[in-house]
Amino acid sequence: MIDEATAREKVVRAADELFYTRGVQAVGMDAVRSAAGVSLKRIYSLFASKDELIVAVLRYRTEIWDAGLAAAALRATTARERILAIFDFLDAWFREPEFRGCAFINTHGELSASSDAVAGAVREQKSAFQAYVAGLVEALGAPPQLAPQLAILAEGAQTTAAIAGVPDAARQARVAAETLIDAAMR
Amino acid sequence: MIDEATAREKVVRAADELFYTRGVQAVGMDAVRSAAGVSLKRIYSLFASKDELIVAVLRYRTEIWDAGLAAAALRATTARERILAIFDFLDAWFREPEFRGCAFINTHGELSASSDAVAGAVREQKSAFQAYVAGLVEALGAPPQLAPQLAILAEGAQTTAAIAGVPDAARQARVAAETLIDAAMR
DNA sequence: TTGCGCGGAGAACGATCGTTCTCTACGATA
DNA sequence: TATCGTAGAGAACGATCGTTCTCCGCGCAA
Repeated sequence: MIDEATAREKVVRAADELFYTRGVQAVGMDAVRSAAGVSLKRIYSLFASKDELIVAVLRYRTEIWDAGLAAAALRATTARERILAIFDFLDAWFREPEFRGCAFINTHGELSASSDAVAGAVREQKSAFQAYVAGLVEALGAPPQLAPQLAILAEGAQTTAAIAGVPDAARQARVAAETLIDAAMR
Repeated sequence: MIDEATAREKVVRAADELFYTRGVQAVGMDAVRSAAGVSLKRIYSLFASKDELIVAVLRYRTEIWDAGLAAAALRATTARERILAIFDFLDAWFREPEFRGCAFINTHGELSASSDAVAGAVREQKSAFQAYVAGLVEALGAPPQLAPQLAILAEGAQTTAAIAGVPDAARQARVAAETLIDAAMR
């Protein structure tokens, strides 16, 4: 038998991919079981309910997002470049064939009305992103009100790219971000 | 018996409110029937399926959105003010207690993977908004690439306000829009 | 070797969904 | 007035969902 941590990871990874591709409510627990290769009984011994699994998936996505953002920032040398790296990161993501929008925004639209736990997990991730941007803005020495403006650009790029189905929004948001940064530093 | 147009409107209005408040998939056709006071048989004679009703609700929302935007623009005298009126319109909307984010974004996150018709209706509305902004930018005499930047700000403000649960994003996006406009006109 | 406990597979359960069907009542027409 | 068509109310249907339960087989202790 596989150990608990491995089973947990298999379930979360499988659920993440299914939820992201088809939507959360469209995926039954049977489909998660088949994709993960872990029995329903085991799944329910690891997660008390589907809601709890959804929250675990969102936390897993948060880790991936954070790691991707950090990797993109590593390639930058200045604070300004680290901010713009966010939009390069988005650009690369939007071009992936599997891109279907921000999983947090999608899940929020789907379940925030019916699950406080899910809404809370999404809010947490977005608030962490806001804090990340605020840190970069502070390192740049720009006024703090620049940070939410840049975060709004990033959010808007994600929904625009998802709905329009083209990656242009990343580049457009990047240009806007440069303009906002320059104006804030003047 | 009430005439067809009236029945249609009652169903669409009731469905719109229910879908927006609780999410589309969380609302059964029975609930629509009860809220609208129109029998299931009648509903299915007006709409071939729930999917078709969803699309009708999205078109109804589009009309409301367009009318609200037009009313906000009426209060402005210059092209620049008409653009900024978008964000004032968002601000007032975000402060409504019933605000639960953009219905188009929410519905897209919920159903775009399972219904092409729904995804198409959402894409149509967003594309119309982009065209509206592009028209204002052209009237302003600013370079056309300003338009998608402003649209991204508006989209980002909507998701940010919905998830964070506070209306600040409208004001922040408005300030950013002013900066972008000024930079584009220089 | 013989019990025993635990995990896997998936059947079963109760609820709910979208959609259709049945039955009844009423209003218009000849 | 008698008859027919139609609409309303809601039961019914088949599918599917989240969750639990049953049964079977395998690995380990004495």
